[in-house]
Amino acid sequence: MDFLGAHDGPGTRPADDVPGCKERQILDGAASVFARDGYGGASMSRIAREAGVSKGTLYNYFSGKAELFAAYVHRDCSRWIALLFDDLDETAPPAEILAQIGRRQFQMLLGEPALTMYRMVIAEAEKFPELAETFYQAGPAHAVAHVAAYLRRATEAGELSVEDFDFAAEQFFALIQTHLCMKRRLRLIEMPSQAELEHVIGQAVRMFLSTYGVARN
Amino acid sequence: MDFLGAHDGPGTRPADDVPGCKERQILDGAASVFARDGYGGASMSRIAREAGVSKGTLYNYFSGKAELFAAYVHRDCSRWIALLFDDLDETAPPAEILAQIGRRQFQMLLGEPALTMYRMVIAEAEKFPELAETFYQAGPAHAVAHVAAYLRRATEAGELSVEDFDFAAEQFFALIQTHLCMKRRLRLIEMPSQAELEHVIGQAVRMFLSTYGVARN
Amino acid sequence: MDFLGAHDGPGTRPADDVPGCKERQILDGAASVFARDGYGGASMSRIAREAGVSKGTLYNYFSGKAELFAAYVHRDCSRWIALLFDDLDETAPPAEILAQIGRRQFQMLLGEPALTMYRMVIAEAEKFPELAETFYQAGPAHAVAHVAAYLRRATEAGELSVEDFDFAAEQFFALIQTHLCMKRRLRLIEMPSQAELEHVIGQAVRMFLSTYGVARN
Amino acid sequence: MDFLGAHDGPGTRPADDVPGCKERQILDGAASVFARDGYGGASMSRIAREAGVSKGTLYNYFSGKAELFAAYVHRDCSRWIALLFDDLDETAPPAEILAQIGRRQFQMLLGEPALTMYRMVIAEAEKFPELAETFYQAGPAHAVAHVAAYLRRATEAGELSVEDFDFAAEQFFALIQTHLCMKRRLRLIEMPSQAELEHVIGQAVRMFLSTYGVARN
DNA sequence: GATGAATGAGGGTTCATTCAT
DNA sequence: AATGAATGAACCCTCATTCAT
Repeated sequence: MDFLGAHDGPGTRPADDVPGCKERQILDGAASVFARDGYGGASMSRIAREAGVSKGTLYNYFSGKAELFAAYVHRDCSRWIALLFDDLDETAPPAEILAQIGRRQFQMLLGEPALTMYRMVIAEAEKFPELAETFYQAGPAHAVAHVAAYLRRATEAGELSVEDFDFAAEQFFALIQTHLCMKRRLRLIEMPSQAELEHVIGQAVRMFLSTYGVARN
Repeated sequence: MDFLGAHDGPGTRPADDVPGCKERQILDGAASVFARDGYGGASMSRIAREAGVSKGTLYNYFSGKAELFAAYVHRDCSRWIALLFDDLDETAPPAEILAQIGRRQFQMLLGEPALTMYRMVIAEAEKFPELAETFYQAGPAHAVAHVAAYLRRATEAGELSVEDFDFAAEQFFALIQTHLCMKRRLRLIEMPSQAELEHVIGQAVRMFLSTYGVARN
Repeated sequence: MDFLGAHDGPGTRPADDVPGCKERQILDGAASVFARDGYGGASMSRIAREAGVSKGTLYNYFSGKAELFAAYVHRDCSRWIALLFDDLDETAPPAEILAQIGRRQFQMLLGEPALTMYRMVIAEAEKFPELAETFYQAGPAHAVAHVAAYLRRATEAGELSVEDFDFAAEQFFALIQTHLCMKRRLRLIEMPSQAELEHVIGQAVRMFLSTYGVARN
Repeated sequence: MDFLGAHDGPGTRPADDVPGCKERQILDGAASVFARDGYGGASMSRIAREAGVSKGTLYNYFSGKAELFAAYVHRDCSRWIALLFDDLDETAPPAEILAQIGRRQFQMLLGEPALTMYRMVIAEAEKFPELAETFYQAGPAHAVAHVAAYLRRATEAGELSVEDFDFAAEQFFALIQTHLCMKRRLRLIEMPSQAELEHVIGQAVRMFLSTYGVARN
């Protein structure tokens, strides 16, 4: 298995379609079927149909359903993190930066891809422990590390007063994940309105700064 | 379907079972199989065997796998909430009460039954929307309502200064659900040590009170 | 697995057909398909069709293809031995008795059932060692034991002069299995004519007696 | 498999292969896979891998699996007979020569190559009748012809008294093939000890000579 | 009411064969 | 001549469900 490397499947072809297309095709098909039906509910036949390849081809690229599932999770886990921290304007005051981070986290957390992935790894954590680990590292752990790094910089700049950067970052993320998140994960609500999000974010920032902010005069 | 406490009427029978026994038997069997194998992975045969009844009997009591699953979720969702608030000593100061609530929530959240139910409901939320609702009401919503009620009483008693009781309660619960919870749900860790829990609880209470506490002099 | 016992499959039914019929039906279907296609070439679908049951029913009676194959071999191995020694007139002189035994062995050895079974167990001996053992015990070993017993009686009666009864019996059987047998096993010939058989038998008896006979004057 | 030490002919080539090599390569691969897995169990992929060529190349040289199998059997059947009669010292007395022939036949009959080929041809005799014929001619018929020729010479030399040379040769071979052979073919035993073999051979020679020997005085 | 034998569609997987490169 | 990616039929087996008893 070669999760993250760039091999193109069984030999690159300059053929009638984009090189390396088949593996992408398959993973795309797998993604849509797994996302819809879960691991157990997905059938290799459906994936093959969705991907527009034959069932046999699936097995030329992946040794079986489990490996295909793993490849799908590994590929898609790496996708949504980057956005969280691009172009963050660190000259702004902490309240604003934290709010910005909160906004982005909401976008990610509540978007279909992350919701789906969360559902899948939770459901299959027992069967695929290493996927749970991958998900955790690529998602929550990664995000916390970035925020912790910011908290350190801000503390060193005298803008915040944090001691345990990692824990404080976790706390900030926790404050974002109120029941809005829970309800969305349970598919009880659609994407909340911007106003609802801003309220949660505002309260999270307020509470966070009431503990970790520095006195302003 | 008769989710919550169906009974077959009064009157004991001399037979080897008690009235209403079959349904309980089936639900108990279903519980253990669904919990172990998930919805998709569970087979009606195994459930029948586990329950000690024939497959036919399953279909006499429940119209199919989906309904049996629903009945199981409905029944078991009602089980773990009560503990959260029994015997809470409300004469203690808020910090202590909140810590106590936090402790109990951890016990519930991280225990196998809740973890399992969470996993199942998340996994099947799309397929069984009404089960997600049941879970949400019986679990998170219920818990928040109780805490909100306490926050109201404490605020009215001048011990806290909360405005939006429900939202503050959600925030408190959120602060409890740091990555410890995430990791446990992903089966990446076993039950954390008491020390770890106390640390998370302590910090949650501290942050909560730094926002909602009243000055003590 | 219960190879030789008389259990009727999953519960005897007084139903619309003979009790215990399904298992027989399946084994008969299996016999004809295995005999035609071999173990590897036989498909459970074809067996089900041949037996007139559904594929699922096959698996209600036998846990899989291997067990079904084993059951078929075990059942059919026990069938052809009995004939070898029924109603043997032991008052006749050894030459005649041996010829009679030879005739019967030819009938069995060259008949379709034994040929088929021989082909199957040879083909699958590596995969199913216990079936090879079963075949050997039920067939060759059984036959030799009977002949050896006769040789002992005849020797004690002063009609023959054999020392190692088992070995001599093996030799007699060996003498029967000239290339006629080999060619039949290879499907190169149909059942040989009675004259051919008598010739082989006659020569076998002659050679056997030239070693183990007692002088007649 | 390379029984007899074939080599690629004279003349080294700078290239990685020699002319005509591919077909040999393929047949060698086919031999090892067919021998291990049987006809049905062998897969063209495995054969291609074992042979070190692509699957496509297989089909350039052989029109399909059946033909490849046939080619393999045809080629390998010719290999083991020669040894049977090389360097036979015909000046020795018949008893010794027959014993020597018996020894060599045992070595061949009970060796892996012949056992394997026997198994394969028996198993597929219905599907590949011409292979059975090939096997029979290359193996048993060939061997009998040689022994018959010897019996003729010995009879003409006055050392034996045989009338039907072919039939007598068959009888001699038959006497060698006691249950030792049967058990070995059924994989019930490993190669027997030399002592066991000598016993069978000795008794075979003794019985053979008691019929066909000439009185020595 | 309870049973469990019977069903047959569908599950994941393998493989002989083809054909564009 | 050689390749190996692609195919799709067929493989063994599972399972939710039905229904005669």
